[in-house]
Amino acid sequence: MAKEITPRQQDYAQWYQDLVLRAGLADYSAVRGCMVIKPYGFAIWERMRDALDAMFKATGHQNAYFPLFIPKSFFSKEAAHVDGFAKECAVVTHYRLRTGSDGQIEVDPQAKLEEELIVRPTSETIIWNSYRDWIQSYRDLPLLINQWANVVRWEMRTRLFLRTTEFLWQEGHTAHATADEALVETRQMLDIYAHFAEKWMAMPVIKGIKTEQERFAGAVETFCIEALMQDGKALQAGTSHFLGQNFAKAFDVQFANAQGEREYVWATSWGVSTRLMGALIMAHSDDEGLVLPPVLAPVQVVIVPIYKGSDSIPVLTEACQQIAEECKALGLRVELDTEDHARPGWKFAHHELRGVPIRIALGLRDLQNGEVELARRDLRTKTQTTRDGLGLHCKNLLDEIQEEMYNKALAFRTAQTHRVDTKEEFVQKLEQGGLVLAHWDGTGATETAIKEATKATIRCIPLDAPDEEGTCVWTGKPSARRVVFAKAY
RNA sequence: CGGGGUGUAGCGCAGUCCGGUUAGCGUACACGUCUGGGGGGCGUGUGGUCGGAGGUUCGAAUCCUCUCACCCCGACCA
Repeated sequence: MAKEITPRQQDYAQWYQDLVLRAGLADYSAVRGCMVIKPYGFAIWERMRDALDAMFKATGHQNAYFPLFIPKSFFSKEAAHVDGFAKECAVVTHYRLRTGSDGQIEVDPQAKLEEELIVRPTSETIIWNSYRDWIQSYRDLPLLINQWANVVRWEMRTRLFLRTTEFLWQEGHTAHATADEALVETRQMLDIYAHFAEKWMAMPVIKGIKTEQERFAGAVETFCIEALMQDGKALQAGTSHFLGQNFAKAFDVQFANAQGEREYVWATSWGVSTRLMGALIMAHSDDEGLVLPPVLAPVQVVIVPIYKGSDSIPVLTEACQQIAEECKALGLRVELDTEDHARPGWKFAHHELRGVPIRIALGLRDLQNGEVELARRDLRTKTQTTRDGLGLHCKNLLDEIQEEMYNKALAFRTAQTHRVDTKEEFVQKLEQGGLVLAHWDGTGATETAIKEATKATIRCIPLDAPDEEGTCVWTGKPSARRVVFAKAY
């Protein structure tokens, strides 16, 4: 087990990388840009997945699975969509290997595919090709489907969890009879993402609309949730798209309405990915390691006995087991660390690295006094706590930690959010990092100019942005409301 | 795709400039022992195609040529 993590202040990117590797969340693999998600990291992802999945089901969605491979011709059917993804697609051209004359394995040139297959970067096309057959009448609508899958986008530059060539995600694809209904769906899923981010991940997000430049390829409107990381950079944590009738027209998906007239259906798609893992890490963790919100932590309470001589082992182990049982009975996820080969100090550091919210240490002295030492990961505080009612105390404390982690993150964001009205201040605040609320004249040209000059982009036009007359911070032209600028991941 | 960096034990590194016994150090691992309230001490031990190929040489981790891989930074993106 490696010891040191690079401090955040010294090198934030290195800190992130150290943390992911040393906390055992993920590892590099033999394939460039592709990561191995290790058991502990996957346990966190599973908890995210299960929570989201339950919310999707509760709102009437069903899971299904569509192929990994997409015929190349499908891509060309929606022009904007092709443009958006063409540059990062992996393509399957052959289906067989053979042993060459030099004894080496090589691609069999005889086994060339008639039509090449694209490894899905997203599944709109293959799914809408099926929807054409599934939808005939308004009675078939709405069609509410989600899939959990892997996708591949051949990125130039990758970072563990934040951007990898292959990643895991869910993608919802729905079809509706009216534009209004599809828009309601788009907004509903955005709300679910925001709710998940705030209540499960303890990470405040801004709900907003993307500008035309930042919009999903093929969407009419892209909604998003944006979060602020500790280094002052923004991170898009989830997107929900209103696709209009773009894919219905591209794949000729029509339905008969109640009057017997044929209409194109209206579509949405929405997704979050393993990128959320990166967001979770960068929202809360510190120089000692991960800090996990209790509802997502695979282990919520870890119990460490402090042995003193071999005689103490059975008695302390038993006392710890009782605490573990008490916690389990209350539905807490608890781990009893009775490994004899590691010393307490090592265990403390180890569980802190992994972000376990509560640590209970119990030695002979505590046993005599009817106490335990209880440590909070988020604040790194230790308090002597009475043994009586310890399970319930932990349960309540976990709720408190969840709440306080959110409040802390919110306070950080508030402190790092600046309203600016002059160009000088705008540039200066963007340089410092954080979110900048400023007026924008609404043109792509200005957006591009700002990006080139400052490297910051418009993260979103917040849904709750009040109407406020002003002038564009860059051009001085009139503006109706403020938008969120930031440097982003 | 440009710029930079790194490949030597599971991990982190030294040695390379200036070629020379059996390639070291830390950590991890195994065993023993003393231990145990913040990443333990002592002892013993296991573990290496020095990224790969070719060349120079009496002799290559070290020099030369080619090559592969990965990481970081930038442009593109979730």
